[in-house]
Amino acid sequence: MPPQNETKRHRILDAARQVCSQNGYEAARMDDIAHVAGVSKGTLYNFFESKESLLIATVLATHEDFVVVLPAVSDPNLDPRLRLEALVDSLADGFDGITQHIVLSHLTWSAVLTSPSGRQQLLATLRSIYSGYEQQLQSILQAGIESGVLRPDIDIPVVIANWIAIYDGLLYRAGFEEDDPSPAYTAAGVRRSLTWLTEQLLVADSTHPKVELEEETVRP
Amino acid sequence: MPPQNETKRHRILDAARQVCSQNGYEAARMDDIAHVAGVSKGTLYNFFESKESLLIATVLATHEDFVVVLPAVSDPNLDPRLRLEALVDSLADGFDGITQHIVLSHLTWSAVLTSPSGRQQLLATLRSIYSGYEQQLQSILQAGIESGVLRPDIDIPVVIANWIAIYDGLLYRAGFEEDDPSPAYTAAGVRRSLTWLTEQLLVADSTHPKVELEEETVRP
Amino acid sequence: MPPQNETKRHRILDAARQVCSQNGYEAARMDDIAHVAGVSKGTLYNFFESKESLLIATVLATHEDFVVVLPAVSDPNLDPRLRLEALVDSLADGFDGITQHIVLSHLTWSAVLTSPSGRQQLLATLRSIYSGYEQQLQSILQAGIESGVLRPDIDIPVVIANWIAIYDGLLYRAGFEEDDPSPAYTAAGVRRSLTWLTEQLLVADSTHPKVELEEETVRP
Amino acid sequence: MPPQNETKRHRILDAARQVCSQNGYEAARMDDIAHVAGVSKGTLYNFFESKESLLIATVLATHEDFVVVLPAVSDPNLDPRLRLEALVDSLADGFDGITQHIVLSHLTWSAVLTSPSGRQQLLATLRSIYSGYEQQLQSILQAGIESGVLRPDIDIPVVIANWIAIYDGLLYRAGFEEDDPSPAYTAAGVRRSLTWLTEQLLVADSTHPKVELEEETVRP
DNA sequence: AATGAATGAGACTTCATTCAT
DNA sequence: TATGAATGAAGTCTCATTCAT
Repeated sequence: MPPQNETKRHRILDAARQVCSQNGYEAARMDDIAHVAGVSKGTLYNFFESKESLLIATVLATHEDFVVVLPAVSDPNLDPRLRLEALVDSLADGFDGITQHIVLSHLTWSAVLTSPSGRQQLLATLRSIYSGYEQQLQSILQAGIESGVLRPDIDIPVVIANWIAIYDGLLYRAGFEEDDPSPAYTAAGVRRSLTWLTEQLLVADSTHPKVELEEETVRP
Repeated sequence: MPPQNETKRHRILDAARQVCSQNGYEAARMDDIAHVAGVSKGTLYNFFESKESLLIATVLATHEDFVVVLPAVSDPNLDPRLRLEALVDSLADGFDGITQHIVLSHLTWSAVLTSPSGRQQLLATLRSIYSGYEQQLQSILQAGIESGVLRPDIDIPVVIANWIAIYDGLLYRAGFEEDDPSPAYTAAGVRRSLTWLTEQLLVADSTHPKVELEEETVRP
Repeated sequence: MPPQNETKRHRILDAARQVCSQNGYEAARMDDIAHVAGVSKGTLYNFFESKESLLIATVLATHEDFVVVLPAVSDPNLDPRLRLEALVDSLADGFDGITQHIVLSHLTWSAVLTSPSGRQQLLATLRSIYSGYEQQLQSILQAGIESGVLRPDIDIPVVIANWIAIYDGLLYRAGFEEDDPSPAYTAAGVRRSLTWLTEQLLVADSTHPKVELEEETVRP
Repeated sequence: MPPQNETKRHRILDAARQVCSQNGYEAARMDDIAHVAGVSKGTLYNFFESKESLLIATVLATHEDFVVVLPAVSDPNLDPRLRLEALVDSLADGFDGITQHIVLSHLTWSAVLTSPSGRQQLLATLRSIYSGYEQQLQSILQAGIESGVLRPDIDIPVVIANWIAIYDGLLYRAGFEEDDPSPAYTAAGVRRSLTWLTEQLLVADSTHPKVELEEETVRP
């Protein structure tokens, strides 16, 4: 497939994402997508078999776009606390496109409900994305416990589940608070929530040390 | 409005919920809803202005059905730890109708995206439901701190946000794990996750007491 | 099905026949058929599943319309020569709607080629119609031989096949001569051709008696 | 026009015939024809103005392919009975490609119905083909009567019309019996039917002589 | 108040034809 | 001259909504 085509395919996927974001999948008309992509309706069908398959491709591509991993997160030589911080940063920074996330979720469910084949494809992709996050967390927590930075009695599966649930939950909720978001459902809120979770994991030198600042001052 | 009509209205709303659950709002046909409700298509329009307004009414009614409050949770005279436990129980027990929750969420977004007027109504309802949970948590946490059962340095807004986010996040995720759910995304998982959260809030008599059993027996 | 509906169904079938006759099945638009039938497009689909099934129903109905049997043909008490004459008359008289026959044939093949299920239905109907003619001829010829009016050495299957083939062949050919038909491909031509065939079957009293007039005068 | 082009034109016509045979003219896509012909879609338009003109050219070419004349049939020095036999043989032998004949007929009507201009061209071609057969028969019958082999009272136009009608009618009918043809609608059936017709034309030496074998042996 | 046949706007999709390469 | 990606007109079919009964 020549690069020209790849570009055009991207244009179509972007257009589809954009148009679907307005009013959802069903309300998106192929005419509109073609118009936004700057191609004709027929060209849409040269790249995608049907509206449904265009939707699925759009959802898959969008999910992949949202997956960002900082090198710092996966570097096993770094202090686990720094790696957790980096992960928090990464997640908080990605929290900006809230609406897109929510619409994406809606589109995903449209696809899952509409297309039996799309369902398998999408669920597999989602599990793979989640699995990536879980493995990263697992590796950091394990390293943290072994290095004595994190409490040895941590119930790793529960902490992982909660970490991800907090992120998803805030994202989900943010969708409904879009018009006038409370501070909890913003990038800053994500940072605060996950930082709080991180604090619960640290070994209690003093009763409850703050991760962020004290670590520098403690070492004289 | 005679009870006969109220019954029929209910039948229609139930039918709408049921039909929408299959393939989403757009795929639900008024014919099908009428058929399932056991009325004619015309009757649908005697009760609801349009398909859109039927959707909104359905979503609102369903949301209200999901709101359950245990007396134990709101009783200010009980031990705050017991009240938190009761809340965990209530939430975990309600986790069974996962699919319905997810579909409800999808329908809600269909409505929000479809209807500019419905948007306000729905968001207001959702905020009010969330607000109820938040106030309950607030009251419990406050009472817990004042009574010395919970740690005095708790950042109440963050804990509330996380509590709700964990629940929503697990619910959200469970939707994608429906086919073969991992233990984290079941009623038991909810119980474990929220219990873990609760444990982080307790005053540390011993290093990390388990809430459930030790509290009654430890104090002589 | 109330009579009102039956009427409307007929109107639709007539409209379909009419519109298809102009330019064939593929060129016929559902919009046009609806317009000609005086109903809306949606109503078409209340009566027929698809354009294809409307076509098949149209072809079947038209075939049935063309089947005409005179009582005289099947009356076993009549002189077989009279019965053959009556059959010739019936076939010749039905030769008027030539164009319709040809277009019908074309439509039939459209249906046979297009729809695997329609194929079976149509071929079965055609066989049944042909079978009716064949049985009638068989009965007349048999009676004719037994009564000594027809030659005893007639090869009945061959004569039947030829009788029907002559009719079909003239019909087929007439379609291509429509603009300026030679006398052979008109009702009169059919009469002449089949009469000739009949003459070959008669017992040779004199060398080759004419069936039509002489039969009355021969019996003194 | 270099032979290369002529070859390519042939390939296209063959491909068109083949593709049209599957599902009729309307269902044949230019893409498919190009693919089967092994050329690009653009090339199709270098050889034919439009799909319609390609259809007409295809039908004309196919009709010409079907026209076969045996030298024996037209040789005026042969015994007219032998010439009739030869014609029967020729027609019966050509009866094998039944399906093709039927599809050809269907295509012809597609063309006639579709293209007002093609209509004249096609009908002219058909008349010319038929005319050739008619003249051959005319010449044979005339010779037969003059030489005393055939009955002097033959109504030549009627016999010609019937001869051709029998052939066309059997062909037409065979199309509908394709799945499970009765013996009447096969090459053998054609032979039997036309032989029967021939027998009716012979001068009655004995009451009803068989053409094939007896003619040579009976006369001492 | 209830019914459901009729309506027709609007969506998806196909495919003959064009034209830049 | 050959190619095949792009085009967009046109057709089928769906389904929310209406309204006569």
